[in-house]
Amino acid sequence: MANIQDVAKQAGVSIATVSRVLNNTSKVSEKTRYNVEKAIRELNYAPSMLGRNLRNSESRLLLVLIHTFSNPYYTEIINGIEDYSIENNYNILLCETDNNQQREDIFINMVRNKLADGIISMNPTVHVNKLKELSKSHPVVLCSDYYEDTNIPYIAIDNTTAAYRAVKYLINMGNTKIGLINFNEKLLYAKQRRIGFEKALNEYQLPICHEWIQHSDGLTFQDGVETMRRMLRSKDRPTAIFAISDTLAIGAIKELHAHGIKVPEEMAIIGFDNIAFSSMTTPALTTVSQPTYQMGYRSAKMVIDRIQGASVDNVIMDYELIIRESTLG
Amino acid sequence: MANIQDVAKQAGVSIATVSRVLNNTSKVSEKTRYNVEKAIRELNYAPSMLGRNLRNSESRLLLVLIHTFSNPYYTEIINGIEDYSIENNYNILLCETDNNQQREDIFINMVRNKLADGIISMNPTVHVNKLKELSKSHPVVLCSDYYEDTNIPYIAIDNTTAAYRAVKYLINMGNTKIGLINFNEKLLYAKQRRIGFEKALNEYQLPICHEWIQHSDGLTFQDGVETMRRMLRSKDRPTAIFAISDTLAIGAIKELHAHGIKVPEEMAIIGFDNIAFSSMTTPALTTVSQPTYQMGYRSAKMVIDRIQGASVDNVIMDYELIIRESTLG
DNA sequence: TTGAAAGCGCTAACAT
DNA sequence: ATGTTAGCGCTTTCAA
Repeated sequence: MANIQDVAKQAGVSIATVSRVLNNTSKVSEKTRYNVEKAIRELNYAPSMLGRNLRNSESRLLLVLIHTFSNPYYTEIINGIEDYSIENNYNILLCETDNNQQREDIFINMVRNKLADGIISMNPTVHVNKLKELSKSHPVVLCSDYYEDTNIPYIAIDNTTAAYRAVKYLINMGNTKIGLINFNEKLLYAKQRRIGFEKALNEYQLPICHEWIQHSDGLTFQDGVETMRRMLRSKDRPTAIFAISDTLAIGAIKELHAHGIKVPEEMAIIGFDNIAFSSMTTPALTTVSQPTYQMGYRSAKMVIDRIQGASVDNVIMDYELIIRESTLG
Repeated sequence: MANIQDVAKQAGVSIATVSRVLNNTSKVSEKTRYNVEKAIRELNYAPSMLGRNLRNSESRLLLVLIHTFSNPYYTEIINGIEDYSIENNYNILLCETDNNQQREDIFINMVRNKLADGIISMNPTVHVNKLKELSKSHPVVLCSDYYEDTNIPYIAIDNTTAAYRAVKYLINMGNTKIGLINFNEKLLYAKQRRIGFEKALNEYQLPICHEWIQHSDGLTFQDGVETMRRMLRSKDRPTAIFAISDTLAIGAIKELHAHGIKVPEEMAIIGFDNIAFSSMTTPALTTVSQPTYQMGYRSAKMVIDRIQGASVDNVIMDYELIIRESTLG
């Protein structure tokens, strides 16, 4: 592959001049420019980003940490991140950590190694201390899940209130026996949504039955199936369920169908996230929609701002309750 | 951020020695190694990949071209690519092209620019000539969709036979009026699956009714809904449908439900891809499963082999018919 | 076992 | 308007 030297020689100019026409950085005569461009074409030359980035000490690469691609919740966030990044001449490196500490370390080190300029983490299980440490010297932003008591900037919704509203809606629909399908509360959003759930029940002086609060081991459809299976073991059965994520809610509906239990007639279900599938289930799923694309877009803006030395503030976004068939009993 | 010079100075050695302990590349005395490692720790040093890569003229980055993250078909392929890559010390850059030629160009140029060492393309709409051109000088591999008459190595399944088998299964279940939900045939796999479909019908001397062959504009759930809506306009209705992808099949089922048409009793449906969601629908979807993880894993092996100068052969993988409820009428 | 020095491909300050 | 040159951070000969 030709390099800048080859082009310079072929065009009969210095490498500085080639660099100038490449970057349009100062005046070059029409004739010289023409010659250089001709040489570039003839040699099929493309400038090495490695050389350029080393010289400029930037990589224009953003790391996006994510637990797994399999969760469709992330799809639109990533689209948002990608759009803002491309608009600003950055590329993104999607890093799936699989909850694997070693992988997390690799990716975190890529920033220290100058292979990436900043990190957007959507990976709640990441080793928090390492990220906090990194954040002191490098741009880091948290998207959609965050940690309390760190100084890492984040963008998220008010999970507590969103859950509170969702459950309140179930109550207003006439439900008094309401269950919760939750996930591990080491995730802040899980904890917050549980608090919102309890707040609504307390406000209406409804009982919080422990058999109706089930914790899932994961966030796949199958986890939803299994969690609902456990829930159905209790003698008495709730008439409505708030599931902390759409994938769990959809799995839960599948299991209810398997038991011949009608949704929403016998049990109403509300999910969280408004993933693409959620409108395709039968019945279509009522859910809480987060502005995922915007969250991605703005989180990309946040890291890039930080890369460029600006300071950024935390952002709380709005959410929306999307009412579909699964609660219209 | 400290660099190799700082470490050398702090440890009282030359930068060459620091590089040696970093890469374990030749003998270093116990004492020197200790001093260097101490300095590294004290300075919180991490080697710059930019410098290293420039020097080694490699980036250890793989580009994965994909039309959109939104299609869950890709999830497991990406997991496979990622696993093999990480095992072999490569990272992957997921590039969403959105059918945007400009974006495709950017990504293709990244390889020419030495920012990436190779490309795995799963993006059927990519500008074929550019990719073919690139493939002459750089490692490129096609995964799951490919082009005829190019010399770019690929890994895929035998789409024609897979479709043939799927439709034959519908026939054996007693269906004689079979429809097709297809996608744009500029995609080779769409064409191949249509050919397989026709082959089965011809073999059993069943009619190919043009009103029962509908082409979708896209591959989202909503596209499936709309395509089925069009299909239902015909006076006579097929008793079974072969849909070229699960997302389309699932959208189609949704539309059938909306019309009160029972699946599979009144219409059987078979999809293609076995995406995670396909077992969660009601009824669960019968589909053709591709070994997506393996396809990803092996395509990563193929590019990396090419990067290392080996020549690689095309690979045809096996598929499997997964029978679920949507055809058990 | 270690160090000096060249060079990977590029940009930018300085000189002309 | 163009050329010369230093240097980004690293690896790897070659010498000692």
